[in-house]
Amino acid sequence: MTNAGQTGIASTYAEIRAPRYVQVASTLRRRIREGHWAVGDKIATLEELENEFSVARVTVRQAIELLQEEGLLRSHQGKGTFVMRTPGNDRWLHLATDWDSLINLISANVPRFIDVDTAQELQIDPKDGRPADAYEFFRSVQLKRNEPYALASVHLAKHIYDRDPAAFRKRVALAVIDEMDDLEISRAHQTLRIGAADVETALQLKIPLNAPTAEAHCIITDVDGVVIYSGDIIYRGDQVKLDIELINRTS
Amino acid sequence: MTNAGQTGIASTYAEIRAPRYVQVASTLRRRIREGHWAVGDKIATLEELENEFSVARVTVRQAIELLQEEGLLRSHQGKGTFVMRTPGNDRWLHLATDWDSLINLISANVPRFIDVDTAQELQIDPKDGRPADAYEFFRSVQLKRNEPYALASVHLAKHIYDRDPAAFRKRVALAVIDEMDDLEISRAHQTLRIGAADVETALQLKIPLNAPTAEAHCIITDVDGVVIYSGDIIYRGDQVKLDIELINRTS
DNA sequence: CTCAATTTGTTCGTATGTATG
DNA sequence: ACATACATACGAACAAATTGA
Repeated sequence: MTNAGQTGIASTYAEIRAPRYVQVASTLRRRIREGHWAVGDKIATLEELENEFSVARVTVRQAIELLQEEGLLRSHQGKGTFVMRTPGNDRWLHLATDWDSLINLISANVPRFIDVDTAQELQIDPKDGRPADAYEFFRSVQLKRNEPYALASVHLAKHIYDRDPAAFRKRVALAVIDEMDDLEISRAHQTLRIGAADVETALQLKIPLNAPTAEAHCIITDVDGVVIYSGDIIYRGDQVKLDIELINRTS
Repeated sequence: MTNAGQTGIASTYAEIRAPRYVQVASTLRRRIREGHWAVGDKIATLEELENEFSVARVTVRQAIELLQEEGLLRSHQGKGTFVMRTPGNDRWLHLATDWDSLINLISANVPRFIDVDTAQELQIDPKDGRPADAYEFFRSVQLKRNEPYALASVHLAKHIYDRDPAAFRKRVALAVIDEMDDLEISRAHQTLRIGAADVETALQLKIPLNAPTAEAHCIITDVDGVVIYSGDIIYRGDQVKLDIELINRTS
């Protein structure tokens, strides 16, 4: 309940390039998610919100209308505006920090492949390995409960792809690779960054433009130091959770 | 690359609440980042972009102006528009995935403590441990090169705090804990989620409202299963990077 | 029951931003 | 550069519903 912010939305508008009512809605949505206002609670009045964000009454109303359309809020004349439900997210996708759980996580996924006219260029950091002669490029949307949760752009070494093209066109590449028992992997490395959804990502994942995302970059090299797989996977930021054991002496 | 022919940006406007020139800019930014156009390349002409995105010439120009302000593009009358640099950030803060590197990362930090009027409530998931009798609550901004990069909200068990109040009021709590040789830690666990900066976070970290953030929740329990430390640390999303070794048979 | 305070709902005029052709 | 249209945003005033003294 500490609205200490004097500056409000107004001063940030230049940087964010999104309508103010969208920004206000975004902040209110967060407060609901974090339990600042619980379900059933009456949220701050229009006047309070006007002052806090330094916007006009109509702008606050537009933001609240947006959240009413999402079913998060409900306004009643003379009474106030109340929280109907949280922007539900108790269903986290636990990102993997080791190979087996990564495979376990994705092997059941059925990707929906997207047609691409021009392959994305592959840039390989020399410290990650040497490039293979040729690559196949795929792009796919990963679904869970019929909802998109990640957008994958994958470069797969052609000599690996040629071993079972049908499988690679139907299933998640990593799962197919994992099942190739004679294929020796020397290193599989993943880096995770945080980004914001661009237009295509936003559309494919059905999230707002500039919504936070987790961008995983996964590189797999064989015993000769050749990069056989390079994947950029963009996850919805609102569904991703990472568990890290720093110390565990309980077991 | 994208849905080149038919729809363009126009039909997506209703779905994505952002000005079209921002959307076009977002798509162009992505192409530069992904190497569709390399540094030094001439990008598509205004006419080509008009047609591809089905927007007016002026709208494409606005998008390009935005990217010129970011220093990604430069237009030359009669020649075309060229890529100056790629969007990425090269100053990453590598988040830790084990205790020693976590301590190593933060022990040199000098936190700037923030006065708080009301202590944040501490809720402990039973599976994480039992609560201590009492806690001290701190909030601080972590600085690097004199720039804020994280906002920490920490609950520290009072009986630990009382062992060296002066240290805990001056240094990073985890570093002080690490140096207490007689203190037995049974488990230190961290979960990482992705969020967006609310007004207070944005102000403290000097980032735009709703800019992406990494939210780390760190729990430390002693040998009796009592939670002695619970910290919520919000990092700037644009500076955080996580390295995960899935498989490494090279060493 | 009435009155006043509170709170959302509505409207007007104006200004600026966005987008087209 | 111009004419046009629509979206966004402001401030202010007023209307309508609700609540409690």
